[in-house]
Amino acid sequence: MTEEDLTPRERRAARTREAILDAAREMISERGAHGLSLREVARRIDYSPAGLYEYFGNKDELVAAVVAQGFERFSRYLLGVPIDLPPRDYLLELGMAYIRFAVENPQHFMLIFNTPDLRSSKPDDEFIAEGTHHVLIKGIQRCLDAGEISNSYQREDLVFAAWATVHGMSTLIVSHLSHDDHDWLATSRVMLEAWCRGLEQPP
Amino acid sequence: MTEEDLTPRERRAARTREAILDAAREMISERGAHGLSLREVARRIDYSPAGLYEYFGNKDELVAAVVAQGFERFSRYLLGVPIDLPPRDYLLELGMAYIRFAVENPQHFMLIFNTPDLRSSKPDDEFIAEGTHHVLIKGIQRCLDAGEISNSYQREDLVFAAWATVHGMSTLIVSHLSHDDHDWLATSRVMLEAWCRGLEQPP
DNA sequence: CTTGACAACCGAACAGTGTTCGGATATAAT
DNA sequence: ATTATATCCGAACACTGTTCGGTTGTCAAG
Repeated sequence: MTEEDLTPRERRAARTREAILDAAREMISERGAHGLSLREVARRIDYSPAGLYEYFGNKDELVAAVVAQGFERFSRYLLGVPIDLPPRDYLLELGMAYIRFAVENPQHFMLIFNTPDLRSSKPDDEFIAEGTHHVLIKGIQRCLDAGEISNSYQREDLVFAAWATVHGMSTLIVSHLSHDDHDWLATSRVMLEAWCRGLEQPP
Repeated sequence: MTEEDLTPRERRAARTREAILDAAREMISERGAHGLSLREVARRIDYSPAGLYEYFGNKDELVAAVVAQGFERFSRYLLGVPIDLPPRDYLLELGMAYIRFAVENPQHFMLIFNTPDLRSSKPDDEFIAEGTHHVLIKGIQRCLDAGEISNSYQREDLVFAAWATVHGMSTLIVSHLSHDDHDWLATSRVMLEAWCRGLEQPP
């Protein structure tokens, strides 16, 4: 697919495209998603505002592209969890990776999950999203198979609750408790362990 | 405090102030927080753009005011939970009220919790925020006192986890699963019950 | 009732934004 | 060397938030 037989033209285009994305990402990191300005991006990379429109149809497409980049980074956190861990440890580390991404990339995290038009509709992004979702489903399923979570719960409900819990912890930490010097990562781990343990026995 | 002995002048001012807030809230509901335009607000209530600045110092103060209104509405959901319920039921219904607010006021919910500068710094808002926070703390404490949650957990950790869970469920439902016809409120209730039950026994 | 103080409001302007379009320039293929 | 096309820009358009000076209207004191 992604062969390296690119013409010099295409290589240049890819590079300036990356430069635009870099400038946009940096600008979002320092001024928030709201403070992104196409004209300022153009200024930083010595382009004219109109020039950017060769690479991105409009502003929304640009932020969608950096959202996609951030989401890919996010998926690498999740996919980096060793698959050979015991089921419950795997699920726990999956959640911790989720939260760790948020803590280590707060701007990216907020951008990804607070951008209202997440319907990127690009099949590529949809694929990555499905991938991360599937990782979670498989983590739950493994716990169910191993009997470490009671099978009296519906798998979809468990996925929902697990996702909600780690997402909520992440959101709270980065956007409400960021001025707190408490080690919320440790607290998250403790409470996630409790969550898993509590689901071991049937209702 | 809020005596009704207002001069006609003040009464008019309060009314137009409310008109501005109404128009802004409606506009946010239909075009999102990003699509709020002071000029459009002025247009809708037959004012000049400059006229609004008699009532709000700038755009941020206006959205802060509608955020404050939304947060007050939110706190009414939480404070409306009957205090005479058994400890665990009370905590559960508190969480359900949280989620119900999100489901029934998705725009308000997203606006409140996605607006980055939530540091409203107005003592009044801070008071309401403290109020809702305190309701949760008391709900947890009651469960601890009644032995329905093992006291081997730290109260602050429990507050964090409970808050995170219901907040995450709310966020997921309104901004990622809204196009789903599944009854996520029922699922939330089931999984919150499981969460409470799981914390009954010590680790 | 008149006068003065002040609140309420507006018109016009300024600086900034996203976006479009016609034209200029560079690059590559013929 | 000549096309064709990919890049890029200047200028304009329609917006936006915000400020400022001036014009009203309102209310209380003389």
